[in-house]
Amino acid sequence: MSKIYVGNLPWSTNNEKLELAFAEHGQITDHIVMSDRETGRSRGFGFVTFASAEEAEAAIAAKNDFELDGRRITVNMANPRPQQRGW
DNA sequence: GTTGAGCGTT
Repeated sequence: MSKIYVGNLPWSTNNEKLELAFAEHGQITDHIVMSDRETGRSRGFGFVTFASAEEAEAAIAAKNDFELDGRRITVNMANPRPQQRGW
């Protein structure tokens, strides 16, 4: 399992579009676009988890600096979080 | 407009 960070997303990108954009590169086991919980507006970044590192790397190679809806998106391995539970 | 929400523990 390998998680990638997807940043610089257009506001128009939602969970569904994120999956559609990355499903072609491998088996996605999890995906989420982070949105501001109070405004409902996208924060402009999200995460996609692939079943294998090979697929994740393929997605990074294919989508990093890829123009989506007029924006060059950033794709790379996600930052490891300090703790698992987040609290 | 760039590295998580949500669960109240899994």
